[in-house]
Amino acid sequence: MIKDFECVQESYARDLLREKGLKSTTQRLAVIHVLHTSGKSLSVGEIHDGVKKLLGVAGLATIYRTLDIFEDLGIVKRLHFPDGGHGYAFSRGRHFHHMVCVDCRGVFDFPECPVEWLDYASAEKQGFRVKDHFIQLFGQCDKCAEVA
Amino acid sequence: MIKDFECVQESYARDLLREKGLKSTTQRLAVIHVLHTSGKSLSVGEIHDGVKKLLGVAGLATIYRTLDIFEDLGIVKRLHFPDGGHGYAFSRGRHFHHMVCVDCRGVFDFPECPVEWLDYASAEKQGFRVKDHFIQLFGQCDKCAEVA
DNA sequence: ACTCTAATTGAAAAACATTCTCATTTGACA
DNA sequence: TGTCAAATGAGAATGTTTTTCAATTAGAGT
Repeated sequence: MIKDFECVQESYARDLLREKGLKSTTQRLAVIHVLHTSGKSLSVGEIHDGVKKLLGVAGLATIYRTLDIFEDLGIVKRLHFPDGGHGYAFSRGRHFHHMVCVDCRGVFDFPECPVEWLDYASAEKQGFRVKDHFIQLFGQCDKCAEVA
Repeated sequence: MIKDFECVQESYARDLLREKGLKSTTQRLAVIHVLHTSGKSLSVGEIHDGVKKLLGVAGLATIYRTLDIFEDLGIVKRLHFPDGGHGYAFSRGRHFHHMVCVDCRGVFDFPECPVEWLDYASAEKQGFRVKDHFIQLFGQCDKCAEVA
């Protein structure tokens, strides 16, 4: 590999990739770098632009392939917005939920998981076995609240 | 309007449309009919096929336009699947959460809202004001569990 | 029922998003 | 350093959603 973005997140990504027998390529580390330093949710196009700025060139297909891999690894989360769009954000691990600012698309960790507190009585009454869940909170971060 | 699918859901949709000054067209009622009778989450293509079967012809653009309207009205929900795909399902009202069977994409109501029980201390500590949320549970329904 | 009008529609084009193919390059390991 | 499978970039192909616009239709008022 040519470049090293030398921060904790990148070496974390490197470890996860190695565990799965995947290569730590410049492009993959650049995607992590872009996502992590932005602190917010980015569209595929924005990630592509960020990686191009970092590396000069980058194929869009590689960005898609990389995001898929990192989503499987749990290091990147796909978030959905009320307007129907979606984006990707760096995530500290598989079981983290996120709050998204609807104005700036900033992403914040939400450490509690209300679903874990839940008993699934009403689910089981319908014969349903819950195996996973997806939660996302929407709102406004303090910076965007000030401006408004 | 030409056709009437004469069931509770369609007259509910009719009322909501009238409230907003929108017309109760054959196509719109057909979308509700298809979604409601299927009892599961359908892709845009499946809804399009269902409406065509009912009406003979139907423009795809109309399906998209109709789903947007009903999503705004809260009568239809867009659901996201772990594989990255998405679909639409009939929803009894704005604040209902859903369980989705990952095998058959069947949709079941989940009446409790764990997020409502939550105090937002950890959100507020980060200066974040929660305004809305999205929850979806994944699992297996009893029919799919039997087969497997 | 009949007319009027703005809202809605279908069809095709346009715009946008994602995946695939394949020749070339690169990271990891010896 | 050399080797080789894995990964990449470029562009084609495919898939999805939105836009445009002339024709049609629902609904309100006769």
